[in-house]
Amino acid sequence: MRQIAERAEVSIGTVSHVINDTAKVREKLRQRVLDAIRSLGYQPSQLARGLRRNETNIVVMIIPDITNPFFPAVVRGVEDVAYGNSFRLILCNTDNDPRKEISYLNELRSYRPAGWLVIPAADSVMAAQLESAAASGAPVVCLDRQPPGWKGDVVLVANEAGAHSATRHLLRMGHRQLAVITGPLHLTNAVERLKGFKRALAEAKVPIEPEYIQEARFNRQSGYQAAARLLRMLPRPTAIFACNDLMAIGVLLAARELDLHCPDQLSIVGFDDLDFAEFTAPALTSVYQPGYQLGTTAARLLLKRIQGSKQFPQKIVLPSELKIRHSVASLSPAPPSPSRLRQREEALEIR
Amino acid sequence: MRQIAERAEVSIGTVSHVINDTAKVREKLRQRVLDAIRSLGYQPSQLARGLRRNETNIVVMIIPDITNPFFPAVVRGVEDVAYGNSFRLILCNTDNDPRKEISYLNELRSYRPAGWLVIPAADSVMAAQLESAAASGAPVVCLDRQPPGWKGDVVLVANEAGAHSATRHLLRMGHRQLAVITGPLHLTNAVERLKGFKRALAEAKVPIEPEYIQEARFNRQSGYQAAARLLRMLPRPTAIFACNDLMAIGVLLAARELDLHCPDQLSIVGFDDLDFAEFTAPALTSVYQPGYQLGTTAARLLLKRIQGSKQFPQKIVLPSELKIRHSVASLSPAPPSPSRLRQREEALEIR
DNA sequence: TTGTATGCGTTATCAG
DNA sequence: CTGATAACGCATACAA
Repeated sequence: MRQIAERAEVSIGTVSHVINDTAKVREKLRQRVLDAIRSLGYQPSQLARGLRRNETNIVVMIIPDITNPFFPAVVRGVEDVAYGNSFRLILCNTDNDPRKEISYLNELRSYRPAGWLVIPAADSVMAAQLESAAASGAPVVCLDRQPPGWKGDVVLVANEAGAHSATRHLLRMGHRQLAVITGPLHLTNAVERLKGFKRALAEAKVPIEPEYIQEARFNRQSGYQAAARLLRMLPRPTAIFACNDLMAIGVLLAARELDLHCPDQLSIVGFDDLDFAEFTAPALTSVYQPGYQLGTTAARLLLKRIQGSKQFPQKIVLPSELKIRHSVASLSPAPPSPSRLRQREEALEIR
Repeated sequence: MRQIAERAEVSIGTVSHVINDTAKVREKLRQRVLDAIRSLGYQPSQLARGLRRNETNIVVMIIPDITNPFFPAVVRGVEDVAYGNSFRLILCNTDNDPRKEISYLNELRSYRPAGWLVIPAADSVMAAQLESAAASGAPVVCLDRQPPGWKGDVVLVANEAGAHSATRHLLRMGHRQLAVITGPLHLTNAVERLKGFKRALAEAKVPIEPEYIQEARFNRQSGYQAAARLLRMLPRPTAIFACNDLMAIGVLLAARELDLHCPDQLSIVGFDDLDFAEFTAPALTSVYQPGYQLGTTAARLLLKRIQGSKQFPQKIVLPSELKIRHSVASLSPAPPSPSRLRQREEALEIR
């Protein structure tokens, strides 16, 4: 700054003023300063600026598992609106580890981020942690999961409704031995999906076998293990609702290993509708979640908060939607394997 | 810091000394300071520290497309080693847009990151930009692609060899009408893969049809379009080598729409071996790239540089490996559709 | 409208 | 070993 002040023959304060538009500066001086900035390729130090202003243009985003394609979609949405508003994203992967999450929350606070976007890894302790992060001044909005006790902004997907419609679909297709592989039940979205499943069953007056409810960890591996357990039970469930697509893939794998053909011998519904759901064998029936929109809406909400909105805490719920493909068979008659032609047409229509 | 200095009844300088271990401090005082730190829940301001030291514990990572599952795997590797060494990752998604990349490079410099990890989006201009980033003192290591002219550290995968073995596989299966869908040819990895393809053809003395070489953009959409072009040609290629899995999925889709059965009427090989390759219909034969290792090795190399290693610039090449599944058929006799049993066994063995 | 001076929270130098 | 004190680069209150 001193250099450009000298070059433009003004004071260092004036330079700051033209940069931040914080005082009226005579056009002539302004131009001289701007020219100097350009010719020296000057970039303001975000560190010094942040130190002085007590706030940076960083938005911290905390996600549980970057390896689950659902989250990158969300990140993409966030990044698009953040970048467009000249915020930079620092991305933290917690590996579903609450300790890592807390550590990020504490350490990154000292970078004075403008705001926080967090997909909580777990835990009811979380709410308190988030409170304290928020206490430092920067707004926090939660995505995808609502930690119990959290009273701030949150953007969710219609988990209960999505699970409900998935389960109803299974029931409509004649299934009565329904199993479910849930996510970790300390996560609200996992709980909500289970609720939707149970409600559909209750409405249809189909009894729920407690062993048919298996908890897993939202990844393929644990989904596989849960499915292996389920498929050993007698009577064997005729359909499994996996509460996310990664676990559904695990189910697919377990079924293959037991030589159970999907959908003829085992129907599967997933949740997320990841890009690849359309291309698995058989194409996976799954509940679509608008990941990208989840990201953009959360980011936009955060931006408003950063700009000082004192609106009452929001709870935004985005719709989910069942995408019917070929991993569910009708149970009653001999299941007619769909002709290749029909497969193709439906695949097209779904895109 | 002043607060804890008062509480521990030492000077502020001493506090700094115990925090940074930058001078021998009498054990008694040290304990008092440490206690004060704990009881006040003090976190040093990374901004002030960065400003003073002229360097932060941030590592900036620039990737082209977070939506392509290959990159999250790399990020995961980077994050693991960075976090373990108490560096924080700021992740930038360039959307394959060189301008966005340059903008990130310039702006983020003012955060004084400890180092840069970049998967270049494009462009020969890049090398110069990276130079200038490096000129600011922080080391840069390139991943996955080597921008022409870049003389610094780089960690790659054996692209040429991988493509070569994929193509040889196709030739061995009797294919002679081989088409390839390349990535953007301003990217070294795309060029290398094309080279491998051409070399295999040359070695087998199979002529190359220029129209059979289609350039796309490493995503599903463009892969689909390229495939649609190829499949309209006469004679129609009997096999397509898609230079990444997303494009291979696009090919699968295009084939479906034309009612071409894969692998009987069209063989496909991909590159990346993304998680889902095993679950597509048919399971995709693809060249495995060790994404996670790419990330960890690059991060480790960067850490060494940050710690001051003046070693000669490294070029590390990680091996790739062809994973044979079911998207390639033998051309010569009537292609026997593999029995379900065999499918299962191979799938198992591949895991 | 412009310039001066102070302090943001640290680290580092240097004198005691 | 410990404590003052001067930067680091910037924003801002206030004086001019």
